[in-house]
Amino acid sequence: MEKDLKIFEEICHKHGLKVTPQRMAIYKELINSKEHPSAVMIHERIRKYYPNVSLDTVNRTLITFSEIGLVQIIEGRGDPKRFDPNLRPHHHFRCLRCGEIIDFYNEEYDSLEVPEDLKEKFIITGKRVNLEGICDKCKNLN
Amino acid sequence: MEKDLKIFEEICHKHGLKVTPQRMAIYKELINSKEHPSAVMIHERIRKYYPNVSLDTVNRTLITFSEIGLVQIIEGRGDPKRFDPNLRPHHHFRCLRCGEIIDFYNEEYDSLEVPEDLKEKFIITGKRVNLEGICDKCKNLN
DNA sequence: TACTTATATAGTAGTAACTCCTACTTGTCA
DNA sequence: TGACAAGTAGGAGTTACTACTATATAAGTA
Repeated sequence: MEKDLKIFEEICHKHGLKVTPQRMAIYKELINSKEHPSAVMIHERIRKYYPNVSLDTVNRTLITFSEIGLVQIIEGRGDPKRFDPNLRPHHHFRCLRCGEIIDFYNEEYDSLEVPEDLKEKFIITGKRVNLEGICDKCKNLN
Repeated sequence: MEKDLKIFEEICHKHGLKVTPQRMAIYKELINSKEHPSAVMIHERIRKYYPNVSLDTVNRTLITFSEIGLVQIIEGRGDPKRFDPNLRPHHHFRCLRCGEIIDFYNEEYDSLEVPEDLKEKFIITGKRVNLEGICDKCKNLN
């Protein structure tokens, strides 16, 4: 945890960002959350410690973090943005019924090659396999 | 085109949906659009022919269409929902700068196997590879 | 072809999730 | 330590739905 915060400070400095208490708090909440929180979720948790952090700050900060690679914005379907602090390469399964997004790991997927023609035409910075369907909990509901 | 509309009517009947002029118009706009329109885009185009179709109807209709498999909702990032009338198996590249979503085809990606453990635990209904980065237009801008 | 009824629709109001703006505050570097 | 660029709070504004209700209509039935 201490080490994480050291790394966080380094990354901020590297990108010319100031290390503020708000950013620290948001980052801590991110690495402590096992799911994929939205800005509102982070905001609610932080308010317990810093009662007057605004939602706007949380939103801006999360987007800033995504720009410097500290988190990723998950591909959703027009719902609120969800942020993913898991930086290990991984893939997503999304439940169409409850909306939950579940991380999974798969080496075959990780090692997928980007087609040559796309590599030449675009700059590719991210690659992920998305599966969708019904999760185990929802499957057993009816 | 005539044929498409016949098929459309059949699918509606099969799912117990009424064939209304609004639905017809929305479907026609969908199959005529090469990009991935949002509800607002469809609404604007339709208003030229049916000036008093409400946006709510367009939204509901598009979601209904996605439920019966006529279109797919694209995984986005909290922006407006985008609909994909392309039913051939394909994958997406998303430009992080301009937000455009570009279809591409790749047989290796199509034939990816779903890992056994996931297959057992969940019901998998969809599979897609998402790439992201900077598109050719944005790359040449600065 | 007229009737019936479950669906679908338009229009209005309401809500969620940002996003912008302005005045104030605070890290950072010289 | 002081100047200034960068960051923040709070409120107002915007976008994209989403819910509600009265009216209209597709499609089966007599």
